[in-house]
Amino acid sequence: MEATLLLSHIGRHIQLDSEETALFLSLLQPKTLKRKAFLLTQGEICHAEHFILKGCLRVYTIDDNGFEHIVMFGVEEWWVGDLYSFLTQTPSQYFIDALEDTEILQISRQNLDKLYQQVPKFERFFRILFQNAFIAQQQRIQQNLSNTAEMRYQDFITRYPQLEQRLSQKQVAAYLGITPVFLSMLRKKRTQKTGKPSKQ
Amino acid sequence: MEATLLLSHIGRHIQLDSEETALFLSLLQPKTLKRKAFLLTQGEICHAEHFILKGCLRVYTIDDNGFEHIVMFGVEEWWVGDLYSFLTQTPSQYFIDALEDTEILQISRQNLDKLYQQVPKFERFFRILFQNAFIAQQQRIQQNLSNTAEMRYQDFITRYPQLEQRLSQKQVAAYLGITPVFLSMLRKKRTQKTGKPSKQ
DNA sequence: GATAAAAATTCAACTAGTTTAATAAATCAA
DNA sequence: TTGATTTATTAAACTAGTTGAATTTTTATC
Repeated sequence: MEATLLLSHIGRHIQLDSEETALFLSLLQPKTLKRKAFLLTQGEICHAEHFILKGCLRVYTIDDNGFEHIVMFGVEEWWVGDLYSFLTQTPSQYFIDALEDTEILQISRQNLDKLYQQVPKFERFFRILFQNAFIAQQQRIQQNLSNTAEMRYQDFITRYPQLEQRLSQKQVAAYLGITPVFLSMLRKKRTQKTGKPSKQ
Repeated sequence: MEATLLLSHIGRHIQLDSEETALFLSLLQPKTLKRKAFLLTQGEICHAEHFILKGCLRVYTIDDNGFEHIVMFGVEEWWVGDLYSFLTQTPSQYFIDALEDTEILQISRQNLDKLYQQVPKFERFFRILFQNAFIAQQQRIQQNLSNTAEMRYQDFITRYPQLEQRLSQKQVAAYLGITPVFLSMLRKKRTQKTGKPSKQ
């Protein structure tokens, strides 16, 4: 199992000795997903948190009219899952699937509990992780309240320029909360203004 | 200082002995705010996290056109603050003010750091707190993507029935991301349909 | 309790974003 | 490579939500 990326990610916030590292690694399970494979579907219970080593996932819902709404993307060094389902062991509202062939490391609910007990430093690690995720989400909420779709698109491509290259426009639209048709219009307008096509 | 509410709130997630309790209390500072008083204004650095003992606060931005957008409300047993400003010690984008006379307990950045060092159990406490806040925010994002204004209003009043009683419609509108005029139209429509006025 | 100020309502004109549908372009599977 | 499927584009009709402006109701203040 190639966990170097995860260990360096964790090392940014807490320091583990070799024994703690070994224990931690023993609690992880690797998994690979082919493009379009599902990690979780609506109605299932989410049994693990997933750290992405390579690839790209999306977390989304499908509403009553069949429209997809993307709640978050996950790329390398992100954690994804349905935290609510994971914690309460109730059926998830979300789908999670792979937009590219993807490699992850999973930690199950039981193993995470064990980890918190045996290496309390991980409480700190996840405290910081959730803290940062909370801040990022609050900014997204604030932007959704304040900005037009055009501004949100502009912000998205400046904030995640490399991510946009990996996504279809349909997916970007489902994340921004607009239709693909309207995103296409925004892009046309932008190209005409700046003379710069957004993708080549 | 009347900290019973805060101690019981914390006792829901971690158990403190009397020494730890004493230390924790020594790191807190009480504060009272008159209605309309500011706890934080845009451009200031947020120096503390605030636990609400009594009253109601709102966290909001004012956009370039002068419109207010409410990112969150805080009532009894909620923590409020600008976490990003607090952690990075940079100027805040947010205003926080009191919608009612309000009593809070504050913990400063330095004291919180000290608390984490001396009582690591608080890492766990705040890990759980941010985890829950993250889930709530993700649900809000998902709803904002999926639902019309009418559905969001319906959801707001069923989710926070007691809170709505304490707010003006203008504030509810600023939280939902719609104009007060449109909210008024939604309420009229609702009253006509259900025959039930939302407030008496 | 009178007066001023803020909040809520109503209506009509408007616009940001949607819908439908048809076509073109890109991606996928064999 | 081809045909099939998905994605992106364009245009026209449409609608959810906004804007502005006038009126009423509620709340605050002295």
